[in-house]
Amino acid sequence: MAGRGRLSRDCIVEAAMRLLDREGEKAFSMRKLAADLGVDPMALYHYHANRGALIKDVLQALMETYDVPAPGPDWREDLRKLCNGLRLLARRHPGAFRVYELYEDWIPAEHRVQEAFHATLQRAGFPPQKTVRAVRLLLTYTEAFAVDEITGWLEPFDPTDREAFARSLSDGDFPVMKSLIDEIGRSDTDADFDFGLDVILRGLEAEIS
Amino acid sequence: MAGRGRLSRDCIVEAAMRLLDREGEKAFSMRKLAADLGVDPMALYHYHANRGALIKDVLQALMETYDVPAPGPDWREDLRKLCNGLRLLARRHPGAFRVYELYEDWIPAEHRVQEAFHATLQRAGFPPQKTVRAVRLLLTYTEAFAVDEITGWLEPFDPTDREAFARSLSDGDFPVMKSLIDEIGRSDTDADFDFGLDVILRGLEAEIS
DNA sequence: TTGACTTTTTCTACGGTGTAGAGTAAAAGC
DNA sequence: GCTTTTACTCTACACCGTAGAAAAAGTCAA
Repeated sequence: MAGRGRLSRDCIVEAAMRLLDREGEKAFSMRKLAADLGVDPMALYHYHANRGALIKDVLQALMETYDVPAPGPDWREDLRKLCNGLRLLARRHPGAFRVYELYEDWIPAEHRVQEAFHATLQRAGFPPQKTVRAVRLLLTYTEAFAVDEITGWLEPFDPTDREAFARSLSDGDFPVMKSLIDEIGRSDTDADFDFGLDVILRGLEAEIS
Repeated sequence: MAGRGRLSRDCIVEAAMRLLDREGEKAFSMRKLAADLGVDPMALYHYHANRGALIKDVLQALMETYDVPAPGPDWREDLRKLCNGLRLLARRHPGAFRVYELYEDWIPAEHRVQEAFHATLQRAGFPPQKTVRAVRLLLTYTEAFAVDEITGWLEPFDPTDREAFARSLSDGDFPVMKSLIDEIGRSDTDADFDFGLDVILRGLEAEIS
């Protein structure tokens, strides 16, 4: 466990992903990662120039685990698979996925995902501009939904939450939400996501028919 | 400029919002805020228990500046106004809006916005569950799009970016994106947003017809 | 005016962060 | 063996949020 040669780019990246997923992005730090690896913090800097470079490698590794589904006969079904693949990724690596969403630069491996989206829409017969716009729409929705999911935003209310929410509604004048409170508190994330995706797909169909 | 009584909850919140918008969330700190106000960092803690409480007040102030548009005869038009109001908010306070998106708790003032969305859909004739789901869809899309907008993700490529992007596409095998590169680089955020919103609205119409 | 009390602001200090730069130990090359 | 390169550690710095004590400034009663 001690001495030379126990570190490597890969094992650091893997440990970082685990730490990120286990404790969340806010709790991640170079020092904790080093502690997990039983190593001095500065040892990490032999493999990555700085925290940002390490994070980038983690995100690259994350996106490489996305496996692009094979295209089928129905482009709508293809898109559903592509989108749900992203949600799956988010659930498997919630910490890393959140960081991915905050990251303000290209991750090379994400091109794979985007290529699949663009190709699917192109095959479906969308013209160039609509292809690009539809991809943006689908990715925006799917990724934002996935973040809400892993953040716990979409968890059903437990009784305590429900009461707190009801109280905060009572402070103002929100009759509609008040009447919908049970519906707002309930939540079936798969069905909720599918609702939104179906709406979008139905709307998209009209663009090429 | 010195002495007692120069601070107040409001002036701290305003200064915090300015600092956030000017320098971005990453550069925000209690110490910089105190420096802006010409005051010892700890003075701020007389008005807010901690950084989190201050941020919450900033977000509350932010959401209070959203003015709910009056409902008109067409629910689709109402929704367009509601959504574009959020984009406007984001552009006016990019720093604060980003923090709002990251914030993992209810901001009382955001109920106002959500009430308006729910009410509009209810008026349009959506049943309870579809109302709630449609609101989630619209807010998810709009807020995520707004974040992309203020983050600069949607900026058109300048020549340097374009070349870097083209090069990163060449490293892998992305024929479709390569053929769409100009379309991807171009960007008219208003039109892009409207495309997505129209798709969603068209899809939603089918839910009540 | 003085003394007591309250409110507001400051000072000092602690444990956390990322990381620069020098130092050390182990492996590799000859 | 010795030298050079590589892998890792140590120390230190500037920044962060903030606890707790001190100090200053304002208020009010006597």
